[in-house]
Amino acid sequence: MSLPDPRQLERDCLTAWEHAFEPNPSAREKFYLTVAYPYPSGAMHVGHGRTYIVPDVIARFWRMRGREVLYPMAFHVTGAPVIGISKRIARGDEKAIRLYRDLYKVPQKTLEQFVDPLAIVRHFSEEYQRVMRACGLSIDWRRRFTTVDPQYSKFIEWQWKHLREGGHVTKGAHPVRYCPQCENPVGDHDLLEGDRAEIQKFVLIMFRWKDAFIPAATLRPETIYGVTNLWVNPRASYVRAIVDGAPWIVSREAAEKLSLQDHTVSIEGEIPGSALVNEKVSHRLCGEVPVLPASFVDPGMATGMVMSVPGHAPFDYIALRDLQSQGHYSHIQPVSLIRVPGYGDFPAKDAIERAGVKDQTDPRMEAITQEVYSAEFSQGKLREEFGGMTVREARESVGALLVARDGSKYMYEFDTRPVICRCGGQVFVKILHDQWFLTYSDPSWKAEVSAQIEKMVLVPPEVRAEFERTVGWLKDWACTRRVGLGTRLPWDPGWLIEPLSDSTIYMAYYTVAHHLKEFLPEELTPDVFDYIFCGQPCPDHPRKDMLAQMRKEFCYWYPYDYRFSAKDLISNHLTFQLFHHVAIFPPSCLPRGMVVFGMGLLNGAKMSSSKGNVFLLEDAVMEFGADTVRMFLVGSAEPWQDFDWRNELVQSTRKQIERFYNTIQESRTAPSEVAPIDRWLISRLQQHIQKTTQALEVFQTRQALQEAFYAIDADLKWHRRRIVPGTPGGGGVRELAHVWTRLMAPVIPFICERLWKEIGGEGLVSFADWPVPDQGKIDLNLELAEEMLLRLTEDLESIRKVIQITPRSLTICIAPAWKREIFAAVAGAADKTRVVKDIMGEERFRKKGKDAADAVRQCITHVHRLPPGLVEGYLAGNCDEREIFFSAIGFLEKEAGVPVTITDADAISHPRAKGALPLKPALILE
RNA sequence: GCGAGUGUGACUGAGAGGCCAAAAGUGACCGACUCAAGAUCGGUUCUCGCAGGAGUUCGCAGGUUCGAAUCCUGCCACUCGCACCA
Repeated sequence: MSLPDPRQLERDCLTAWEHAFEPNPSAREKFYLTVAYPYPSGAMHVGHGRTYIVPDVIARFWRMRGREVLYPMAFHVTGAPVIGISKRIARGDEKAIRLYRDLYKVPQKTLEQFVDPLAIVRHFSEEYQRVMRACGLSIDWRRRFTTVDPQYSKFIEWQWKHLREGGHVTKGAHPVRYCPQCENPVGDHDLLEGDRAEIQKFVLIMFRWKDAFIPAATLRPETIYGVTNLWVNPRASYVRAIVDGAPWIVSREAAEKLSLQDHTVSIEGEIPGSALVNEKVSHRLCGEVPVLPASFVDPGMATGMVMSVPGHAPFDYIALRDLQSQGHYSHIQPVSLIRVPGYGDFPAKDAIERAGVKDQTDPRMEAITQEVYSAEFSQGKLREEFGGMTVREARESVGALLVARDGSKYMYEFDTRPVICRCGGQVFVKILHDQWFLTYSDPSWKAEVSAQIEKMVLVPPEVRAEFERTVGWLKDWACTRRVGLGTRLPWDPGWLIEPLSDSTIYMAYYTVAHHLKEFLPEELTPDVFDYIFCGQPCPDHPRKDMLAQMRKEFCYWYPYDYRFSAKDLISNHLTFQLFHHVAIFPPSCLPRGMVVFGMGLLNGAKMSSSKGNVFLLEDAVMEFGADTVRMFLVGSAEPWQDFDWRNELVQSTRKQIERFYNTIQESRTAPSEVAPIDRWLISRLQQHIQKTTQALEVFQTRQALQEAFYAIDADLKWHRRRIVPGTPGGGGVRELAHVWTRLMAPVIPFICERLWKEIGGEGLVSFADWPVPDQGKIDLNLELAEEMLLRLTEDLESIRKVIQITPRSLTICIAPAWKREIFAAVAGAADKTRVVKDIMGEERFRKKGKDAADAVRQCITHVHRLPPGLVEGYLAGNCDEREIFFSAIGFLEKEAGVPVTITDADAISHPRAKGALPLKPALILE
């Protein structure tokens, strides 16, 4: 028997389910789960499939447990990517076209429409919905929306009004990576090189030179007091430029950079670096110092001029020493400025001498600089004459002082270079103005989020640390963009709200999304949302009843119970949405839990559309069937683990479903007699029900499947083996079939829907009652008895494997009573090291002599190797070996293939009989 | 580099101090059925053993313990995140 035609089966189910999963508030308890909605810019692959199928299994499970389950879906179309895609397609970019035409299988006609970015998201959101349906996802599609729907925009405007009123939005300047050629900020993925470069904030210290300023760039403004000279690269080219009205001397590169960072710059003339050597410059805080030449000065770094603090900066120290060793500048002495434990007056000197550095070209200089820098920053203190502050404090305050009193400016620069844009041009730091920020750095906002995280269920628990760390680490988030799709900032419509910032509380929107569609956007004023989501007084509105209805529905569903998402979103989306929730909703509506997913691999390699290493979900469903895809995806790894899609494993999953189908089908014609082995099957089943339930309650889909499928399957195998032809029994599978179909329904709903009908189940299995273990059907003694028989057959097998004779008979020798006493003594002994002495101390055992001593020793290892339950059951007198073996003698003879005799070990004189132990009879094959 | 996590037999992956040579699944091999193949069913799958046993394994190296895949320390490898990007 093979599976019914999958196309027909899937069609039937999809018809039956069409409107089945459209929950409304009811008297039942609710269960609301949401998944991060997709950005439909490409086709779904099996990795996406798991992201939505795992929650569906959970949804179906809770639905069967009687909850009103809400599993909604929408599409996130905000942002710039589709704009880039459509541009690339419009301009005939071969790579983009190949991706869409060949990999995503977009028909040529549709592809032509992709010059409109909205056409892309329209096409793929249709495709997503179609494929999600085909996968059997129990989604309430009435609530579907996209993030550019006008009603949704109204909702976002309302959200942002609140954020702003709550003081969570500020405006400011913001340094970004910027490509002057593209005239655009560049993100990580736009970089050819330098993606690890970070933006550092330098302080420019304005030294006076003749009528001009020489701005020396430093990350350590507090060391101004220890400056002995400046460094200039004599081979670099410098310019005199009017910066914000004052003449500055900086490297040529620096002049260009400054113009991107809020300065007006006009270059007046060139000055070779060498012309600055030996010039005198001065500053209020360090007096007059000379400019000296140094090759390590990089004209491409900041201003191309640096100040020299030889006492504390290894580069400065060694450069000075190099000059002095040639007999120059011997009057310059380092200034001791900072005390650090483990170093003398001049940490830079100590570090260099310890390392035995020869000159400034030594490759270890970077590391030594880092060492001194960290030591001074973390443990250093300024000397008393400079105020005695810690370096950490001084850096802040001296920097601020220099800016306030001495005309210092800030300048941004990358810590590593070069940074190259995809267009090939060099990337600079530019200061963007009028940028809006979400103030995630706000300590009181952070505190609220941390408090919320503490109350939440996080799955798996290991991610808690990462959430906590993310909250601590988040800085202000630039939340507006100039280009892309999305909602305009209500009070500053030149800006669009950026995608990670307009997708934080839409879980609330779902609760009433289907009703909101009935409203004109302009009807959805902020006070309407205030009423629905925050319980503010109901505004005067022509459709007050409807508003009241929505308020009721929101209150029923919210807060959501679980949010599901892949682990890469912890450090942004998942944490952001908590920030927004605590900012907007009352405590009763704050999220309860999150489940974080692992990533997907395809044949061991990372799945990646750009590398073409993807398997499309729709192809998978067509090839293997939706049930198979589902069962594989939830069964191959737990949700938070990475999973690996391998066709051969998927193929075998399909066979397992077939076996399941056949077993259930065959159960319909099973005999109706019920033998002890049937009671055993049903007894075991109760535990599988319990374990499956427990696993699903904590999202362990793989574990659940191990119990619900493989463990039951293994029991059935034993059950089949135990049935001796010609004897009554076998009816257990009938009862099992009813339970099994329901246990499997969340995972493979299509086939279970069909089977449920065929075995006479009421209604849809999707809404059938989840099985509940019946304690009355559990018979532990029966289970112990079967365990003993199983052990006996295993022993028998291993003996047969090593002997070479063909046996004619099997004798089973049961251990005598005195061995049972020893066994009990060993099992009950608290101190395992003394048990031999204790037992042999007893007269009745001692007179058995060596036999007893051997038995004790054997029992010690034996007891340890037995499952505790079996030992306990045996000691409680719940299994009589003789009775068990006698009643199964037909089975034992079938297994052994020879006549079986059961006897007491001390009733026969065969030497092997002596080896009999409790729960391990001696077997004699001869 | 920083932060979080993971390393188990051919592979996927359970196990979290004595039930452990280590579940389950896959693959491979051997049988049964079949003219045959496939499917299905049964068995084997670290090494040695003509009696149910013994030996060596759980990233590497040490340590704690009567006893370690499991606990501790160090190292190595891999995965994810490190922001204006979904």
